[in-house]
Amino acid sequence: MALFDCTLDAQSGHARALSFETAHGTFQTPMFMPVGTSATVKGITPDQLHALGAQVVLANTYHLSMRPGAELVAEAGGIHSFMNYSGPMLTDSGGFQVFSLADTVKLDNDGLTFRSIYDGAKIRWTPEENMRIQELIGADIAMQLDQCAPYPATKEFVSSAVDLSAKWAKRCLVAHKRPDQTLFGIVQGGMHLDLRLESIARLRAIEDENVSAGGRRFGGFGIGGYSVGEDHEVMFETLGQVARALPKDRPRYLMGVGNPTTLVRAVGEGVDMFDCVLPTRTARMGTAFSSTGRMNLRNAKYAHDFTPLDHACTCSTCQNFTRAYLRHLVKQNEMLGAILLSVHNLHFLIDLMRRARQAVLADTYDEFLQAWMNSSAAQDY
RNA sequence: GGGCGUGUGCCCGAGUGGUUAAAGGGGACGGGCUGUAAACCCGUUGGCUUUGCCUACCUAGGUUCGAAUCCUAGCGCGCCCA
Repeated sequence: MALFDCTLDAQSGHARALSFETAHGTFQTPMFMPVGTSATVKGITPDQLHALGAQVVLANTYHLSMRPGAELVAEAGGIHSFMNYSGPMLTDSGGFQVFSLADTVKLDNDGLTFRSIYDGAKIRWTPEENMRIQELIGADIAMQLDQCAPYPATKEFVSSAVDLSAKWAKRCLVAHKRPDQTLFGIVQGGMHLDLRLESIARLRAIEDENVSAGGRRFGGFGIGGYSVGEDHEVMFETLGQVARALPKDRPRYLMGVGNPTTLVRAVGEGVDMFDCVLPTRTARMGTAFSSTGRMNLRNAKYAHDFTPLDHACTCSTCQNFTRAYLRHLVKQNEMLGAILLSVHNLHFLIDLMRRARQAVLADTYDEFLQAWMNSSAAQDY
């Protein structure tokens, strides 16, 4: 396989199993990607990530560009070398952070200006500058700079975000040069199907134009702007149509979604990749995913429970520690509690997607989906 | 034995006459977390027949319209003197 080749290994209903080639190995979908914003999946070593079967690990352009700085990461030999993770990596553009963190973001025709949350410094990003930074960081996949509309928002506003994101998509694609890195475009459009389809049409036109000019196409497509506060079912009113309007031959990445049931359903709608802080953040806060639903380890009912966290789980946490001990660690705010629950929660989602892939390969995805939806866990997520 | 000080809700601790069922911490209990400024945030924490009532700031008396707050005695604790 050539770099960034994507093969469709199998399809079951709308669910897909892809293999995607990167300079740091092939990843296989459906897949959950752990988030390592600041060049670390909080509390988890690279060895643990490999042991968990993590494939792609995320990092964040906004945070890394300010601390320690993209140039420093490049000086270290790139993000893989810097954090000693040898597998595929992806950087989010940081557009999401710019709009969600900064008090004031000034948009103009050329780019955006905002203040760093770290030191208040005035920062100016154009799509070209963002590409320069992501190339310096050097993940295998870069994400285009985009604007994620909040929810609720007027349709006019969402439409303007689609327009701006498309304009930036073009400039990112034209500016992006690093040969061992691919760029994903991002679909916006909120909960409006017509805007979503417009967003996709524009992305496809942009890459067609770029390819005609001798440039590259998008390596895959992010589906952004969901899971931003809307009611849980609202996303599924349009997600399937949006996913399937995207090219069949490349990955579809639903950004920022990590609820187990949502993952299983979204795969059934044709989504391939997911990332979310949910497993690691909730782990640090004392909550575990399990085959029977969410478990809040702070709850008194686990104080004398010397059984494994999840009887159905094969992760190292469940093989070696009891609920009572994990509760103790969480209650005492011991860092090991956050680590062990992070390992477990990551395993839970990574393994869930691994099993989803097996179901696709066996062409039994519908049964897999139904079994999940009928499980006690599904009621809880 | 004497002197001085002190005693508040599960714990620490603020409060020195009225709007105090009693600040603030901690603990306990529960909830939240979705392209990570989060080992974080929020709620509850005397009882009940809960738009109100009862019991409460060591104990017992007292002063006062009214006391956790003032007075007396006792008990506990701390320091100093003998």
